[in-house]
Amino acid sequence: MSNKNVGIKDVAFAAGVSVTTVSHVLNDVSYARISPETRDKVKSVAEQLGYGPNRLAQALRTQRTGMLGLVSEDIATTPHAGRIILGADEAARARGYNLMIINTSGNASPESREADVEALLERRVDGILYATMYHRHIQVPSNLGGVPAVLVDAVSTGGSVTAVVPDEEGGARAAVGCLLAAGHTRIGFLNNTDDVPATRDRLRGFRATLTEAGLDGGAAPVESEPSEVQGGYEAARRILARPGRPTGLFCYNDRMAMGAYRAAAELGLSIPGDLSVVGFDDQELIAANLHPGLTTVALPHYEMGAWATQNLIDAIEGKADLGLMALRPTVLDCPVVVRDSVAAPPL
Amino acid sequence: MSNKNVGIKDVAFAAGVSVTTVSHVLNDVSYARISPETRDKVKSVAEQLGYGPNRLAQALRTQRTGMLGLVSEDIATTPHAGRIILGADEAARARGYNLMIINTSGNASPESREADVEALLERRVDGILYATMYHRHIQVPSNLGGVPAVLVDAVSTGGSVTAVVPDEEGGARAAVGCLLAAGHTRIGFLNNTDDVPATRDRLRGFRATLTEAGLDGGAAPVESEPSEVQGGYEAARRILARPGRPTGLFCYNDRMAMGAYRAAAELGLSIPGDLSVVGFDDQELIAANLHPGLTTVALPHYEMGAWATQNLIDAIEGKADLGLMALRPTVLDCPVVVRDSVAAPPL
DNA sequence: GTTCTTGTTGCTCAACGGTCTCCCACGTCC
DNA sequence: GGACGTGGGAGACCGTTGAGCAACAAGAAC
Repeated sequence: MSNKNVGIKDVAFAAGVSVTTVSHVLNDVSYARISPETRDKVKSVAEQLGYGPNRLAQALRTQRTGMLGLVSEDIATTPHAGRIILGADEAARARGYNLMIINTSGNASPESREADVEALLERRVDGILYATMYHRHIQVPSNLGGVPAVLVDAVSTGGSVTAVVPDEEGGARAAVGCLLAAGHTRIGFLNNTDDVPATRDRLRGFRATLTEAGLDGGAAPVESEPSEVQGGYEAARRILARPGRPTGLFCYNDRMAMGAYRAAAELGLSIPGDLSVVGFDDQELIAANLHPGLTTVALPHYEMGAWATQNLIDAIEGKADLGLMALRPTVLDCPVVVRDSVAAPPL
Repeated sequence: MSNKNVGIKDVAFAAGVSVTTVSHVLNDVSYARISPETRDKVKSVAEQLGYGPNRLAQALRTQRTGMLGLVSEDIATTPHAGRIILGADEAARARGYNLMIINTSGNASPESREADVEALLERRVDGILYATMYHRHIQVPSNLGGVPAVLVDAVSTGGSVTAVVPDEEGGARAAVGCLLAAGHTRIGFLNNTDDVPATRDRLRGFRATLTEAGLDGGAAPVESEPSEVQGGYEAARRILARPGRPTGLFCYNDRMAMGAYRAAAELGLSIPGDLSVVGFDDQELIAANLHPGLTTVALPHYEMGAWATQNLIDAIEGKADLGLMALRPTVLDCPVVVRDSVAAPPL
């Protein structure tokens, strides 16, 4: 079935030709002039010997490994990393590349991060994907400069590395738009307390969308808590206790929305009858399994992984210029995933 | 900071010695007799040139890549794959190896699976980890035989490949034991309908533990549904409607437990006051975020990944014999993770 | 004093398994 | 009988490793 220890010279010997010829035939070298008979002979012999090229040797000679390094943070703690990996893997395979993955911790030291990149460099990967587990600004390892590189879900503080991030503000706009379209006018936002791009951008999108709809975005109720279930619960309790209680809630993420569900249940508010809720992140385990299903905004992790990989490969193959792209991070859409948590406001 | 294109011969030239000497010094070759001065010279030159070995060339020469292939199913759909990857990555790095990851679909064709393994083989990985996304019996790709291999969360139908799987029955015993210890005597099981090892083994553990506790395990109530939230809900509705309603529920997984929570809420049963619930899988997103927190049984994905990797490396390095280990799959513990969903039964 | 040993220290050279740039041999055609 | 077309081979090279050898100095034997 497979290679093993048969090399190109075994094929050459068995076919009665030189290794050069075998190489030319198997690689379809354009300038090689070889008779059809010889070609067939070589191919069939290679096939039946189960010859498979030794990519190491190829790489050594051609200075191309066909491998992409992916350093990802906290692979196991969120499903996000998995989606990035999947997007990257599929895009890579489609173009004949493979992925070498290295896991790093969100709070790893700069030295350890450099060591991670170094390991990839020693293996002579053709390019590096550097992914964080949530959208943020990072200081890239200094040795990342050696090969083409793309940041996924992160932007470099120096701004000198090509990056792809989600359109946080656009996602927030879509979420609020969803509530607006259902007829809500009293809309609140359960925000995160961390000072990260998502916090700021989603808030901006929230207010702007309301304002553009003729409401007073600046005065719209916002409650902030740590972005976990408990925080969502507490923020929801507070926001729902306000006079002129909101009928629609936009939540920073699905976990906070989960907390809001509980708060609503405790207050005897039914979703979506009395209260409409929109989340963010589309963590399937939560969003799809809550009752009713949570309408939320999806983060394009798969797409970011794929986009980064495609452009990285383009750069490697000289079809694109990462330097140019590094000027502005590329922003990818956050589409709304409609489930059952939004309805018209109560009369 | 780093290598790039500086090779061993650049170091040799700069240090005024031969490449052999550099190689010997840098690899601490035991039988090489080289003066301390020369050693220092070489090391410092290498350091300041930012020399890093070319692992490709090393691998070509030594026939050892220091890379492990990991083919995993559906990386993005469950967090499980992430934990396996993490366990494998950490174990691999601890021993100087790196991981090449290939994603495959749970329902990929045998040909495509062989192609995945083939890709790994072409890159001359030293060994292969083959992981599935849930415990099951599989037909391993026929070309897997070429290198040392270990199955993770799966056993080969032929039984000829070393494998590591969770102790399903033990986990079920622990879960039921937990309920028993809290004083429950009327305990029900919400089982899965799929015919997989987990379904059978957990049921066996459930009944056996009850019987051993002096209860009638054979007659204990069991309701089966697809292992999703909705299935859990329905099975719970049925089991809670039975005469002599159970006060403790063991659920096939956390998703079904989530459904049970809803059923309980609808019936006005409070958890854990009126009903105690134990899940399985420890999907943090669910288990930790449900209210009250779900006591559940953890699947040792991280541990399986690490175990598989350590033993694979041992085999590669000749310190272990996979053939021997293949006789019986290794079974790893499923520990109970205690949260707040179990209490004494109502009076 | 010359030739042997014996130790030191480091170098030479052939792999590893490919790719790729010349180069060659042999027709054939005017 | 030179130019050209056709089919294919030789051999250097990619960056390392490792077995074996070479060079040299110091002490021993004659």
